[in-house]
Amino acid sequence: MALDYLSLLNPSQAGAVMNTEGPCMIIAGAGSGKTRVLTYRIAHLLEKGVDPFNILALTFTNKAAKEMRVRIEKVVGPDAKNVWMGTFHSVFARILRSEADKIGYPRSFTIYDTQDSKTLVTQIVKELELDDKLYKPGMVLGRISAAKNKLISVQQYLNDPVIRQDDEAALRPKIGVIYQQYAQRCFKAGAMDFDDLLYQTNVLFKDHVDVLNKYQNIFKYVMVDEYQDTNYSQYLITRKLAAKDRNICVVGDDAQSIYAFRGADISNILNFEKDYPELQVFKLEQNYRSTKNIVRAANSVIKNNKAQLRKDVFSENEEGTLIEVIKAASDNEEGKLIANSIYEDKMNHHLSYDDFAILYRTNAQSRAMEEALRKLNIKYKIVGGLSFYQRKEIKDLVAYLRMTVNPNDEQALRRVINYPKRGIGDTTVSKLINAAEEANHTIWEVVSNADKFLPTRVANPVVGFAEQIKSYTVVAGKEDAFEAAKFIAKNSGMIEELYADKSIEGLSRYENIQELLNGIKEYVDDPEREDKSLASFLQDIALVTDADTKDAQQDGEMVTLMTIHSAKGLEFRNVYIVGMEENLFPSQMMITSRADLEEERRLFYVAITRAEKKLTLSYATSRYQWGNLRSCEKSRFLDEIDPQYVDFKFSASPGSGPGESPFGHVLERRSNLLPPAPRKTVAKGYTPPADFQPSDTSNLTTGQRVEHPKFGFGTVAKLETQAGSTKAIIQFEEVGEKTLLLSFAKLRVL
DNA sequence: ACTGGTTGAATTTTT
DNA sequence: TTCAACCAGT
Repeated sequence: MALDYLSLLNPSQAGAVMNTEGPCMIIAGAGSGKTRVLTYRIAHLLEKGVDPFNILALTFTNKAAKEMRVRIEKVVGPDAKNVWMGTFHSVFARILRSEADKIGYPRSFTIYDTQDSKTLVTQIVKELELDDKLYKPGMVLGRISAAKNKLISVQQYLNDPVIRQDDEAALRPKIGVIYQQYAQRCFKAGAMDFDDLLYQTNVLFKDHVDVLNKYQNIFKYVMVDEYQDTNYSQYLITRKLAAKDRNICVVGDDAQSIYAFRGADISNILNFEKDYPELQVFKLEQNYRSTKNIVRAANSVIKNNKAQLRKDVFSENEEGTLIEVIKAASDNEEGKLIANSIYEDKMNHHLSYDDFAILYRTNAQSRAMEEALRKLNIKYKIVGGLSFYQRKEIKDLVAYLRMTVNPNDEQALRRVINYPKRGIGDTTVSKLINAAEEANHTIWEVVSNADKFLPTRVANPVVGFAEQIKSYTVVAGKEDAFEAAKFIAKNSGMIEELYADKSIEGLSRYENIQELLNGIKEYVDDPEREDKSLASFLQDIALVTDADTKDAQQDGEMVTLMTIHSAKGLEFRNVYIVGMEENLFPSQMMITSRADLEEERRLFYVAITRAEKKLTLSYATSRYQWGNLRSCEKSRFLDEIDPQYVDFKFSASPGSGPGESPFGHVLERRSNLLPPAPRKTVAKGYTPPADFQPSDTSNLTTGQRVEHPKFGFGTVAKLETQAGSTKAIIQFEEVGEKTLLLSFAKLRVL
């Protein structure tokens, strides 16, 4: 089959497709047919006779990988199955699984999810007797993760004076020690976290040149999608793999870089040319997805960013309708208005619910939308969010499975050692851990020989538990994943325990276990599956977070709900971006530095450019947060869109508070229960003096008395500087303790 | 060792 | 609102 690329592609697209040899960079604006180019490029390689096994295509999400595989299959047929295609994490997990022993890990290594990692950090902080207020697991883990993504080893971390200074300035000098403990404990448990999958791959390639050579010879053609989102660790892996044949092709758009928080480094794209001077560059600037209005509006937004490559994205599509802005009085009303709008649009334009997507900044916002959609009987699906595998009962059973495959898995052990109850309490577990620590054994070695470490009475149940796990390992060695899991679920007593619970939640927990078993059955029954072992199954699910496993079974048209991050790479006819409010989007955490704000703006750009025909933005003037009503301001991003592309029809009275909106009645249900919100943050008896003038607070010190226009008088209790911004914790007379960012708080020093 | 109740803290975003 | 950590009582 000879494809006529020139009739299928525009000149720059065709160029990117035909130039398969040597390094190549494709700068692809939003909606410019990037996936199309990648698909045809792979098709072209196959057509030229390249073995599919010699092609590696890396993406960021499972969804993107799957999508590309389907599209290539349409063009070239079943050969597509043999192309190495997947996320960075899944591809290198697969490679590590066959090479792990070379770097001292078992081939059956466990993959720790974020929760496992957090728990482990919490435990280490406790064991080192550090202040858990100071060493919050998320924060510590962020630091460790950043280090790993820059390939900074424990030793380097401990020895680097700059890092030491940073940590000391942040009053967290022990992070290096935690990192050390953390790495050691993971290693002893035969576990890798998400960052390790890349970090250890780098270690493998660095220390074992023969292994690197092997993969260099396998991957003769390397392609990387969303290159702007790669971190240093990923960059180095691709560079090493491509070092031999130099057939590397990266696709990216600096305007869509939204993962800096995860260590992504734009300079990978900007410096690409330095690594490959013979580089060919193709720019895809025509947007085929969206109307002129949408593309121009998006351009007007991204223009506000300083750091960006020059690029001129344009559309030859119809003008299209204006962007609609909806103002609501509350998050619930916002949901209601959006649901109504979707219903009407569907009816008026004969659309399918599949044409609609609701995008939000944080997962927490989905609830209001879900409620509203349910009330109108509109079917919807949520992408991402808490996945099936994060439910308690699922994690419990999975923990048993993990231990079966890798008994050293400490986090799995702690999860199930006393579930279902078998009389092993916290004290006993602590003793076991200490014993392991002292004798330099793994936890499992201590647990399986508990009688040597503990008095018989407490040791008995522990030994029983160990025997149980050993018998599971035997079963798993003989049976496939499904038979093994079924046996374990029954034998462990989990099934019994859950079946006994007749409450509604208990029932659904029981059903979830059944569903997991069904899932394993399906996995095992897949005729193309070669490895049907429990270990292989576990590896697979550790990297699946998307609800995309469920896509197939869900039938009928439905509206899609997801975060903007997960929407990247997707497109919908009609898109709703909800929660356009200050402190929500842009997020509160992102408004203190220019770089963060620019990332947030790129995120907005990504959101806008998901829409093909119609874009609707909405915001609420008040929103429930942690159970009480907070008032909100509309997002600065709304004002950054060139007004000629916007229709503000629902937004007539700017600045009106909750209650004044024409939709105020919607609030009634709640506000009857809650007296018209005496705003908690406002001090009772305090009105700021008319002549209030904030003073310069750069020299503020602890103990000083200050005045705040809202909170009144108070005393500075503590000052904290981190990442360049200073927080002051101030004890106010009227409203108690508040934490304020000095760069924003209006304070008068007395 | 387990239970139940209370308190306090937390929400970015993903592999 | 929700969830985990802590505490006192059994």
